[in-house]
Amino acid sequence: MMQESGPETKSNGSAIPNGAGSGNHLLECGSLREGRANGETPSGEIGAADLAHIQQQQVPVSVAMMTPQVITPQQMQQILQQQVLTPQQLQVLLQQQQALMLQQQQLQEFYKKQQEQLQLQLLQQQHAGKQPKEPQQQQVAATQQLAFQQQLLQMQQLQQQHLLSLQRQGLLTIQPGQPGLPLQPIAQGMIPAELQQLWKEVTSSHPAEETPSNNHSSLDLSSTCVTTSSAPSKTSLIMNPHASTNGQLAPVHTPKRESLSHEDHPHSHPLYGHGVCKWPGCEAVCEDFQSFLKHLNNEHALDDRSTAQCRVQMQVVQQLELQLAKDKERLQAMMTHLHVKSTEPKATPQPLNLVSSVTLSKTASEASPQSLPHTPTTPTTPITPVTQGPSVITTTSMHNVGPIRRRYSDKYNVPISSADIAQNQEFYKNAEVRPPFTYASLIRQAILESPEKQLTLNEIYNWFTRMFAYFRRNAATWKNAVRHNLSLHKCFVRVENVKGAVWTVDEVEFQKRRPQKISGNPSLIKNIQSSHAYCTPLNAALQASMAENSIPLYTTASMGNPTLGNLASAMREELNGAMEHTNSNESDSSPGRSPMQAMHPVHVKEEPLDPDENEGPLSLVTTANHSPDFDHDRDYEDEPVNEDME
DNA sequence: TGCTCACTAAACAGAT
DNA sequence: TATCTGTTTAGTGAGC
Repeated sequence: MMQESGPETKSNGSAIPNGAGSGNHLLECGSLREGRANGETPSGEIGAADLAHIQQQQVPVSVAMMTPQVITPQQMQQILQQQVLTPQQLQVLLQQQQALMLQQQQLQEFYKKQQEQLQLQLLQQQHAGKQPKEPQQQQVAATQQLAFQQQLLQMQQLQQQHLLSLQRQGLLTIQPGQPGLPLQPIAQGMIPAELQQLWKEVTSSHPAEETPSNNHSSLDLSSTCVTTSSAPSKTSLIMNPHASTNGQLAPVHTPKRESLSHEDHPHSHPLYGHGVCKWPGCEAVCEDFQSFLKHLNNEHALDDRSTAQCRVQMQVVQQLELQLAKDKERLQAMMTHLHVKSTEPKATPQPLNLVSSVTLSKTASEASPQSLPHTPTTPTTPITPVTQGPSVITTTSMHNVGPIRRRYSDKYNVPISSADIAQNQEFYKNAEVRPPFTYASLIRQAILESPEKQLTLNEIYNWFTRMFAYFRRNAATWKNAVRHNLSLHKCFVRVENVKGAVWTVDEVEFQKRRPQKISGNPSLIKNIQSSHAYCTPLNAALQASMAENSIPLYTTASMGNPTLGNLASAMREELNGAMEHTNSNESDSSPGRSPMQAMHPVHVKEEPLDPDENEGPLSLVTTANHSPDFDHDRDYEDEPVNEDME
C-alpha cells in the first residue's frame, strides 16, 4: 500500500572535492627512489628480507601504478576556469588521458607479473630455509626488479611529459605553490569516463561540432575501462577514491549507455521534461522536443556562460556525492552507536521525555521497515548519555516515528542540550525520524526558502525529501498530507502562472493560526523558549557541519544544509510570532523585540504575491544565481549563531 | 467534556 | 491508462 518514492534529490552536498587526504601515497616518489636504491646494492644480492622490504616499499608504488593518471577536479576546474578551451582541445586532452591509461594498464599487468614472481621467490626462499641461496635466482630477481623500476621511472616521466604538454597547451596551469603537482597523487581525480561525460555535457549543445571520426574512437573512453558485473556506481567512485585505486581500473558508469538510452527514447532528454528546458536556471518552455533541441543549440551553446554553468553543475554533483558519502558514514556510525548503547543493560528502563513527534503509532510501525538495528529489549535507550529533554532519541523512535500532534507541548518544557540537538539535527537528515514540525510549518518554510517565495507541489515534495530523511519514505502518506495541508489551510495560496500552479504563503493567514495554540498560557512561554533553544543550536550544528565538511564552492550559503538553518529560523520566526501574542515580559530579553527577532530578521513577503511577477522567461543568469540552492547567502548570513539561548 | 488542531486515509475529479 | 494534482470528508489522538 505504501508507495515507495526514492529520494529524487540528491541530498545536500558539501565536502572537499580535492582529496589530498587519502590518496597522498599514490605517487610517492620517495618510495620509488628508495626501491631503486635498494635494487642497486653493490653486491647485487637480494635476500628474502630484501625482497620483502622491496615489496613493502612497493606498496604505495603499486597503488600508484594502478591509478590512472587522471585530471583532478581542481585541474579540471582550472581548465574550465580559463574558458579558452575549445571542444577540440578538450578532446585532445581526453585522448591523452586515454593513451596514458592504456599505458598504465599495460604497466599494471607487468607489475602484477613481477609481484607474482617475487612472491614465488619469497616462498621458495622461505621453504628453502637455511639452504644456501642460489645466486642465479637472486640475479634474476634483481634484474626483474631493476626492469620494473625502470618501467616505473618511465611511467613517471610519461606522466610529467603529459602534464608538461598540458601546460604547454595552456590547458593546465601549475601554481607556484604546487611544486609537486605533476607527481602529486591524484586520488579523487576524474576518471576519463567522467571527463567524457563532462565533455559531452559541454558539447551537448554543439552536436554539429562533433567530428564523427573522433566521436567514437577517442571519446569513448569508457571502453577502455574494465567492466565487471558488480560495477559500483559512479557515485561510489567519487565518494570512494580507492574505488579507482585498488589495483584495478574501476568500472565506470558509461556515458555510452546513457546515450544509448537516449537513443532508445529519442524524446527523453535529461535536460528536457514537461515541456520545459531543464538546463540549470533556464526553464524555458519548449513546445516539443524539436523546439527544445533548437533552444538547446541556440541558448546553451558552448560559450563562457554554458561552460561556467557546466562547471558549477559538475561541482554540485561532486559535492552532493561527497556529502552523501559522509552522511552515510555518519549514519552508520550513529547506528552503530545506537546499537551498542541499546544493547547495554539499562538501569532506568522508563520511557524518557521524548519529543512529541516520536511517539508511537500504528502508522509508524508500518512506516519503518528499515534496516536500523532493532533492540526490542531496550526500546527507549537514548542516543546520548542520558539527558533529559525532547532531543533524546531512542531506537524505538527510529523505528516507530509517529505523527506529530503538537509542536509546542509541555514535553518541551525541559532544558535542552545543544549537543543533543545537534545530534538530532543530523539525525533528521540521516535517519527516518520525523521532524517535530507540523506539515504546515514545513510547507511554509519550503515555500519561503524559495527565491520567489513560491513553489510547485513537486518542488515542495523535493524540499521535504531533501531536508528530511523521514520523507524519503512513505511518500504516499506524507505527500497526501502535504496536499491536504495545502488545500486545507488558508495560508497556502495557489497561484497560477506560466509554469503551472505554484503555492505561496499568505503570512497574514499563517499568523492568524498561531495565537489559538498558545495564547494566554504562561507555561507555554517556557515551552516556546525551549523550542527556541531547539532552533538556535540547530544553526550551530549546521554551521559546524558545514565547517566540518569544508564546502569549497557552495560554502554554507548555498548548499542544502542552510535550508535547515532557514527552517530553524523560520521556526524561530513562528515562535517569534507566537511570542508577540504573549506577554513580552515573560521573555528573557529584548523588551521591544523578542529575542528571536533580534536574532533573526526574517525576510518574508508582507504582501500577497503577484502572480504576474513570475511570468515571462527568466533570465538565465538571474535564475541561476537565485535557484533554491544558491540563494541562501542572505538568510544564512542574517542568522547569527546564538548558543546563549540554552 | 467539548473544542480545536494535526495527522492519516481515502475518495473523487480534472489535468497531464 | 496511469500518474499527478487538488479538493474534500471522515476518523483519530492529543492538548487545552
